[in-house]
Amino acid sequence: MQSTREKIIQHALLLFSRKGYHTVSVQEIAQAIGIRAPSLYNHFHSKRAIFDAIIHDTTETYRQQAARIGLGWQSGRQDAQAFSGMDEKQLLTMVNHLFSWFLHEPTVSGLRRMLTLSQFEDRELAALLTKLYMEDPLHYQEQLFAAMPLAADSTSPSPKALALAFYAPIYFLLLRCDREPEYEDEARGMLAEHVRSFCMTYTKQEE
Amino acid sequence: MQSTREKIIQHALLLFSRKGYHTVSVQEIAQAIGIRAPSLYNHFHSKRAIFDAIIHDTTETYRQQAARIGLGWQSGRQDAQAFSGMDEKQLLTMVNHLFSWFLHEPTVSGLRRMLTLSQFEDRELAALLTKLYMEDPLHYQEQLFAAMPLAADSTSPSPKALALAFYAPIYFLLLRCDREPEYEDEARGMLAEHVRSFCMTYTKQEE
DNA sequence: GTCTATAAGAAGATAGAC
DNA sequence: GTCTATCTTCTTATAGAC
Repeated sequence: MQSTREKIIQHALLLFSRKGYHTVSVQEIAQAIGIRAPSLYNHFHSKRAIFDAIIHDTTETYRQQAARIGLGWQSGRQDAQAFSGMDEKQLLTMVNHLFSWFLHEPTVSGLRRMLTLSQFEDRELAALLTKLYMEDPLHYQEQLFAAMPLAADSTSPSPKALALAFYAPIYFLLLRCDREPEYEDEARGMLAEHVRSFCMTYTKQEE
Repeated sequence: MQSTREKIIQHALLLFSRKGYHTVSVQEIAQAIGIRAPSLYNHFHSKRAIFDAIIHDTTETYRQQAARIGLGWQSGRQDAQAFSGMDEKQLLTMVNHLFSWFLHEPTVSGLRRMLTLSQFEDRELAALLTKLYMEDPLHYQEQLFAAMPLAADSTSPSPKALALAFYAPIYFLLLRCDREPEYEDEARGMLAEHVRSFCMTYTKQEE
């Protein structure tokens, strides 16, 4: 059974991520879980405390899921061998899974959307958004490319540039789906084409 | 001399784009231009009307500037010849200009940030954000690549995939600079590396 | 076109009964 | 731990003098 505190966190995350912190009233949050507004204050001492708790809890959930999913952002080097043996189809499957997780997992998607709406008001939240959805994935992929054979020759792009070239289009399509859910089908198609052309461009010349 | 109406639009855009619509009070807007809150209602019949006027006016300004800057999003095909004669250095200069315009021009950057903060509340605004900062640039570049010689061979990526591969990293770096202005120097470096590796990858094999 | 005064409502938060 | 009643402050917006 879910505690009232957990219910508050869950519903407030959904509301904040859709309408923004200031647009959502405490009454609205209370209504969503079937209690009256003043009862919220038995669990949090202020509206802001709910927001802060969401940040704390969901960031933790994000990290745990990321680690479990195998996309432990820390282990890029160890994963490189597995990746270098991958063909295009396997890579696309992996990218599609990452995409689904980012886009549809309530916590991960809600956190990103909530941070998106607060990014210009608070430097810390801006930094968190950058870290979780830009730096960590980029750094992971940079390690991957650094350890893969194709990066060996000196005329080809650096692992950092490769990581950006690979991840930025994925993130780009994700952002668009965030605000236009019906675009997902087309985004999946472009995702496939992106992976295909990326593989063709950067793995063909292995001899 | 700037009219009061124009002053309101300008200052409200700045405030809305930094703090979000609901966080900014009409009193705050009035204060910024040196009048009292009720005086605003001589120029707009409601707070929302200010927001709507901003959207209308700045979208118009965006289009005019885009056309003047030569990045008329409509003329991709005509520009293709000019581009196919470009070397890496010229292309980078152009990309840097686009980047500066998107990032620093008050209207263009303010509009993007304001739309970013409202994108989940209003489908129309979401569509506008997608159109101005995703579809239009992508479509322009797609036309460019379609008309350039390098796209002729059938095994290489489609113009659409090329446009995404070229533009998404630029947009990615832009979004990061939006919320972390001190990142701009590093972003410029990555931008240069991106253009360099893109040119190397896709223009070398011309014979 | 700006001002002061003020209305009318909604917001976050507290007190105290149950 | 939830409720009703209430407080205080802030918000958008209007009325009417100058």
